[in-house]
Amino acid sequence: MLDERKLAVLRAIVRDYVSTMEPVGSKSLVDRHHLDVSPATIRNDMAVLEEQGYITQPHTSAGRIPTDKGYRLFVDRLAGIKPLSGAERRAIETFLARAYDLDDVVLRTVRLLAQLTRQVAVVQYPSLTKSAVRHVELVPLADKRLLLVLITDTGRVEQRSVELPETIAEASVNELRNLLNACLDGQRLTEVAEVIGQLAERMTTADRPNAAAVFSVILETLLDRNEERIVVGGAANLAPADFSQGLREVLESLEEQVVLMHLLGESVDESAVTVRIGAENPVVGLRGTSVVTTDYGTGDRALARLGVLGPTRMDYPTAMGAVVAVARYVGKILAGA
Amino acid sequence: MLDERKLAVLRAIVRDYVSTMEPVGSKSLVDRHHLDVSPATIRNDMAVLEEQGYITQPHTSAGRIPTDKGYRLFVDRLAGIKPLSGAERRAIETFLARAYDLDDVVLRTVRLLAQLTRQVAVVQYPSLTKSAVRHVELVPLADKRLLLVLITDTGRVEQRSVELPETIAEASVNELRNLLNACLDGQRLTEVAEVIGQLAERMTTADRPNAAAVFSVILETLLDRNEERIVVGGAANLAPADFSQGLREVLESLEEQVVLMHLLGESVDESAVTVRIGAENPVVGLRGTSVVTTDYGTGDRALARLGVLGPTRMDYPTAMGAVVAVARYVGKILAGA
DNA sequence: CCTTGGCACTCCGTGCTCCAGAGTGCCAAG
DNA sequence: CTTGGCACTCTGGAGCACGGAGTGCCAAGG
Repeated sequence: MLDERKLAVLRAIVRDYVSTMEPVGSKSLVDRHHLDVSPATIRNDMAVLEEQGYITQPHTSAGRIPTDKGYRLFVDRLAGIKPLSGAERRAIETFLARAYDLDDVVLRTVRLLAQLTRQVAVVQYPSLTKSAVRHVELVPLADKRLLLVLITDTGRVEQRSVELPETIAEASVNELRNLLNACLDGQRLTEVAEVIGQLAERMTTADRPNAAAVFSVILETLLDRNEERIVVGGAANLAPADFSQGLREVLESLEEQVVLMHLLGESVDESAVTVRIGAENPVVGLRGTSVVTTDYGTGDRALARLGVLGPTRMDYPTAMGAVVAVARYVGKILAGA
Repeated sequence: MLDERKLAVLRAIVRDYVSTMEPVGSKSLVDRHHLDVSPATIRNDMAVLEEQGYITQPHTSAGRIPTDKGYRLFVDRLAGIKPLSGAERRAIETFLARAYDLDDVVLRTVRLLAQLTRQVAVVQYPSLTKSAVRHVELVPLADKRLLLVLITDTGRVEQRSVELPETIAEASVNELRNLLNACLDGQRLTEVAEVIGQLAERMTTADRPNAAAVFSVILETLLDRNEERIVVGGAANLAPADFSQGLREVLESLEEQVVLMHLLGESVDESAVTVRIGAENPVVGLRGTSVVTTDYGTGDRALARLGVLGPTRMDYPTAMGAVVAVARYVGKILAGA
C-alpha cells in the first residue's frame, strides 16, 4: 500500500516539520535528505500520502504537514525510541539521587522531564492503592480529635484529622495505634478495607465508636484521594504559536486534576510507552496536543505514571526516550529509598 | 501640586484603562465620567500629569496610559480597598470550610483567589519556623534507616528519611521518640535548635551517634525548606496580550520557588496589604507585573503570606479586597483546625 | 488665572494593490 | 515509474492612501 520510499518521504516530512515548524515542500525534501530521486517524484508520493490522509496542506500550493494519522504511523513504524546520551543519563542519575524525600523526588522528576524534553512534564505520585502500609500513627490533637498519619512503603505520607464522637484516653489511643500497626503493617492498601472490617468487630465496646471514626477516615483516605496528586512542570515550554485556540485553554486543563488523570490514563498495552496524538486524546481542549506517558514503579510493581505533553508537532523519539529513561531511574530511586 | 480635579482625572484614566485596556483620551474621559468641564481642560490637566510622570502616551497623539508611578498614586491615595459582596464572602467561607487537611486548605485558597481576582494566585504554606511542634514520630524503615515525621500545630507535616551510622534497636527508637516528644512538644521551631543542642549532650554514649544523625536531620528540616513551599494557581488567567516580552518569561518565573519567595517578600509596613507595582518588583523578568500580597495567620501570629500577581494594568481595589478577605478566612480556618 | 472652542498637526491602523517566491499538479517524454 | 517543463495558485511582505482619534497651542471669554 505504501512502498518503502513513500514511508521514507513521510518520515522525512515529519522530521523536517518538527524541526523547522514550517510546511515542507518537495524541493527542500530532496535537498535535506539525500533521496536519489527528483522533486517531481516526491510530489507524486506526497499526493498519494495526502490522499490517504497522512499529510495535508495548510492551503493550496503550500508545503505539507503531517496529520495526526501521519504522526501515528511515524511513531508506530517509522521511528524508534531515541536513547539518551550517556551524559544525559548520568545527569539524570545524579540529579535524582540527590532527592531527600518523596516530594523532592517527584519535584525533581518533573523538572528533569521538562528540561530534557522542553515540553510540559506531568508526574503522578505513587498510587496509594498500589502501595503497602508501613506505619500508622495517631496523634492526639484535642480531646475529641486525632491526627491520622499513614506512611506507605513508597515513602508517601497521608495525613487526615479525625473527629471523634467521644473523648478518648491516652491509653486508648496507644492501644488503637498498636492494634492498627499490628494488623495493617505490610498490607497492600487494597486489602486494608477487608482487614479493617474484621477489626471493627473485635473491638471492646467502650472504644468502639471512636475506633469506628478512625477506621472510616482510613477508608476514606484510601478511596478519596487515591491517585489524585499530580504535579505539572515546564508550562513555560508551551509556545503560544503552537496552539491555535490560544494556550489559555491548555493552561486551564493543566490545572485540573481530573483532566490530568485522564491524560495519564492507563497504559494501553504492555509496550513501554504510550503515545496519544492530537484527537486521540481523551480530553477535549487538549486536542492539538500529544501526550507521551509510561508507568514507573519499583521493580515488578507499577506504582504510577509520568509523561510529557506538547504540541502534536513534537519530537516523539526523543520524548519517548526521555520518558522511559526517567521512569526507569525514578523507579530505581524509589526502590532504594 | 496636583489639585482635586487632576487627581480625579488620574483616577478616571486608571479606571478606564484597566477596564478597556486601551489608551484613554480626553474626549471619552469627559463622556464616561461626568466631569463638568470640557475636553480641552482635561487635556491641560493631562499635560501636567504627563509632565510629572503619572501618565504617558504610547505614541504621539494617542490616548494616555498610567505609568507605574501613576498606579502607585492611585493605589495610595485615590482608591480604597473594595470590599467583597456578601455573596462572595459566603462563598469563600463555605468553600474553605470544606477543606479536610492543610494541603486541601492551601489548594482551595489558591483556586479561590485565582477565581475571585481572575489573576494568578500565590499561596505560601504556613511557615515552619513560626509554627510549634506538636508531635515527632520515628518509624524504623530498615536496620540503619528511620523515617522522621514532624507535625506542627498548623497541621503541617514534614517527613525526612534519616540514614543512621549504626544499627538501631527497636527500644532505642522508642526511647528517642519519647525523649524528643517530651522535650520538643509545644516548642516554637525557632527554639528547637537550642533544645536539641542541650539534648545531644545528655545522651548515653551508646546511642549518641544515631541520635546525632536524627538531630541533624531535624535541624536540616527546619533550616532548609523553611518557607519553601509555595503554590501557584490560575496561570491560565495570564493574557498573552498583557506581556510584551511574551509570557514565557513570566511562566518560567512562576515555577521557581526562589522567585516566588521574593515575590511574596515581607510585608512592607503594618498596613493590611502590600502592593508592588511593575518595576518596584524585586524580580527581574517580572517587571510588567504587579503583586498584591498580605499576611495571614491564626489570630496574633502571622504564619505566611498569600497574594495575587497580574499585569500592572490590574484592578487593584478588587484584588486588594479579595486578598485581604481570603487571608482573613484562611486564618480563621487554620485557627479552628 | 483658569476655562473653552477652534484649528492644524501627528500618528496609528486599515484596506488596497502589487509582486516575488515557494510550491503544486499535470503532462508528455525518457 | 521517473523526470523535466510549465502554467497555476496562494501566501506574505512592501508600498501607499486615507479616515479617525487624539493631541498641542492659541486666542477669546468668564
